Amino acid sequence: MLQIHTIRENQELVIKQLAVKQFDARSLIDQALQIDTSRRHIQNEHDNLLSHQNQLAKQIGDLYKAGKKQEADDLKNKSGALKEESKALGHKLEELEKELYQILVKLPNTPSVVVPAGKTPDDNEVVYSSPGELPVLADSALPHWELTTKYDLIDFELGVKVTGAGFPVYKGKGARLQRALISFFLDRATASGYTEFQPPILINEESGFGTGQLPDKEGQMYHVGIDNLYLIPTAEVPVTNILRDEIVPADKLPVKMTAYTPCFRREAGSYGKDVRGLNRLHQFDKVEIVQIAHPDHSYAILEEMREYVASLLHELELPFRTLKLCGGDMSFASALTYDMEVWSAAQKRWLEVSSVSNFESFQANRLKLRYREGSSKPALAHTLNGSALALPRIVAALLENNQREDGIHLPRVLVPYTGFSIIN
RNA sequence: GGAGAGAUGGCAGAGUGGUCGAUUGCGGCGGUCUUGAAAACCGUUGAGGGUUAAACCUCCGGGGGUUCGAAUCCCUCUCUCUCCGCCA
Repeated sequence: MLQIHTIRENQELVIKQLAVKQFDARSLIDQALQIDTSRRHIQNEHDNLLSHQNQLAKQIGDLYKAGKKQEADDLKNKSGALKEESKALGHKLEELEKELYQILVKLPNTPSVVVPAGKTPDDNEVVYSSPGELPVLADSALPHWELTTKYDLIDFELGVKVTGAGFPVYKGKGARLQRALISFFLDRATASGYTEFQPPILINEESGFGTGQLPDKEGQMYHVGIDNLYLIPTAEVPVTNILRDEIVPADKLPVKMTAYTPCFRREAGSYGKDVRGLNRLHQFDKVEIVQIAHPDHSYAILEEMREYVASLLHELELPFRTLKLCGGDMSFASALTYDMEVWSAAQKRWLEVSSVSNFESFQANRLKLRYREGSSKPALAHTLNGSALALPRIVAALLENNQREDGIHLPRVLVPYTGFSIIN
């Protein structure tokens, strides 16, 4: 959520920036500023009334002590009238605040100045491609959903029986590969200075609100109605919320956190080739990295995170490219996002495996996540996160790209984790 | 699930109707002393709104009520702790 004072002070700039996200903000911002003006006006009136009442209350107390009952009773009547008036103003103030809030939550985050203009994924800017030609497989090459059956790694039908579509059952070497990747990713993250967390995978409403899943994306999360809890769609939610309502000393920044969790997404409305096999699931595993940063350093940190994720893909020997998302393809909350896409040689398409974003203070505003420089006033911190990495599509690419006559050859770095180098 | 107790500032912990935004201790920050540090002593130290800056207003788990006046009284919700029951 943008801060009203940012909008107040940079009205035209905000409108211009939001246009890059293909969002016409002018009328919303006009409304917001109008409400803000009357809000401040009424608040002032309200405060003066309350101040007056406070003074009267003190006088009444003093008069009683002095035994001047008659005078005190006179003032009581006066104060009673003021109370009616201030109550009405108080309600009006509440209404205005709600109205203002309803508008503010509709405004997306302003994109960074380096975000390319553009409307569709075709307008994203390729900022990196791993060296070498894209691998070309024999005509007999199989897509991963056939490989997983051939080598008995994943049973999609069994998942349907136990739970439903999109809940695969990993078996044998397939299960071991999952565990290996999780360990590998966590080891690399902790070696890079991230502190490992094991957060709850159910979150309450406040947390869902803090990172922006609620109220808008409520339908995307599984909801445990009886206790009013939500299954997390990403570790970003519980991990970022660790610092909700906190004021972090500036010298403790950046805070670097990582967590492995299963992720749950209802994915209502998905269909077709996008959901085949591991391409889109209701439950999947992911290691997430999160940083809470000083505003002066958040963009340098974003680059550091981008390079970190790239290093993982290099180690896994997967061909990939990095995209800087254009305004039209960015998420609501992000100020700058890099997507990493891995080449799936059998499907002959790019698969998104990571998304690394700087949210600037957009999330922090809702989270009330602040930092303090010395003894100065607290200010909103910047939040960043990225997948490092999501497993299913990595597994898909590993299986497809590395299939040979004699089986699937795993990249060397995984062997210590899997205990085997070939799946056959 | 049953019974009881509680929720106050970074932490601990006072405060049961009238300058209480809140005693005190610890912690933090600044200073004196010291070659330096520790100790001791002195000072300072919550957040939000509002203002050019002030004034001023709000906040003692959330919401509502009583009262001229509420951290203090009443209602309600949530959460935490203790004991019992159940249990990986």
